[in-house]
Amino acid sequence: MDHYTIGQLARAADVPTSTVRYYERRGLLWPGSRSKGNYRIFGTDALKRLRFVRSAQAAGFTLSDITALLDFRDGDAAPCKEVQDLIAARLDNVVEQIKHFKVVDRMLREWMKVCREAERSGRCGVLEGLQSTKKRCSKVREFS
Amino acid sequence: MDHYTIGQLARAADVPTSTVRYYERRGLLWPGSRSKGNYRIFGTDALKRLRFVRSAQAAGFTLSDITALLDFRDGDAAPCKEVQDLIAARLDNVVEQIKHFKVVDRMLREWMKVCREAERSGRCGVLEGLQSTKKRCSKVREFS
DNA sequence: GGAAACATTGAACCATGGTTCAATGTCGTA
DNA sequence: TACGACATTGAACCATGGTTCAATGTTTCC
Repeated sequence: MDHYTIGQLARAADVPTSTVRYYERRGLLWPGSRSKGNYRIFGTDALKRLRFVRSAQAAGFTLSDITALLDFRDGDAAPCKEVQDLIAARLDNVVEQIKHFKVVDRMLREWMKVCREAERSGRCGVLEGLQSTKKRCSKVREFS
Repeated sequence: MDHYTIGQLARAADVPTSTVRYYERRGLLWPGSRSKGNYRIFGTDALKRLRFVRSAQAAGFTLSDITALLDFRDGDAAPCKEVQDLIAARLDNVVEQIKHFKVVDRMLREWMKVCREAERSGRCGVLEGLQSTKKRCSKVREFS
């Protein structure tokens, strides 16, 4: 199979057709041609692009970033610097997120503990617990 | 200081006043009273709630979850089960996110490597690189 | 040939978490 | 008492990443 209608493309990438059209509106993707009846005809390149978009989204790139990445590729220059900058920025963010989530993980476990302790004494210590946890877990405030 | 105008409250919690009003619209927060001139007057309880909201947001709870948490607290029952369920759900998600981000981290480093290698050979290997990386990093697809 | 499945378009709508605006009113300080 | 800073309201707007709709046209398969 080397060409696809929108539905076939969508199924091949496990994406709703509405999303494919949306991506086309955003300029991430285009059909190579149209059928006699004006149906979009996509090539395998479009499938590659679509899969790339989904992978990059999974990596946390915004559609604007992804547009930039694909535009770089489409140009004849090879702006590796720009691409690497985007990847590096994403990587920094991911590293930060991991740190953040680790703090949150500890915080939630602490909240859980406080909640369970309060439970035994008949009170519900949620808000109180959160307040007292705040000191130990204050790092969480450094992150949005 | 045991009561605040909206601006004072906002500054105390480092939040825009517009956000405080938004939270009030969402039912997360209310002024204890109004001044003669109809200004909101918040007590320290409101400051606590506001800080709780921000902490909980930092932990990834949605405003709906936070509303639920605060409503639980406001009721006279102590529905520790429900609270613990919310926290547990959040915790599961955080654990999953950490896993996900670790995969993404590896993926991005791989992309970076591919990009640098392609650079040396004069090509820009972004999309190609991403495609070939896909196999090794396919786990990333399991996460939205 | 006709029904079912699939596709077309533009426009409107959705959720989330807010921000901005305009027109008006109030407070504190000099 | 006047000025600037601060507050009020409802409504509209924003970004992100889509989904849904209605009215219509095309393909495919029996």
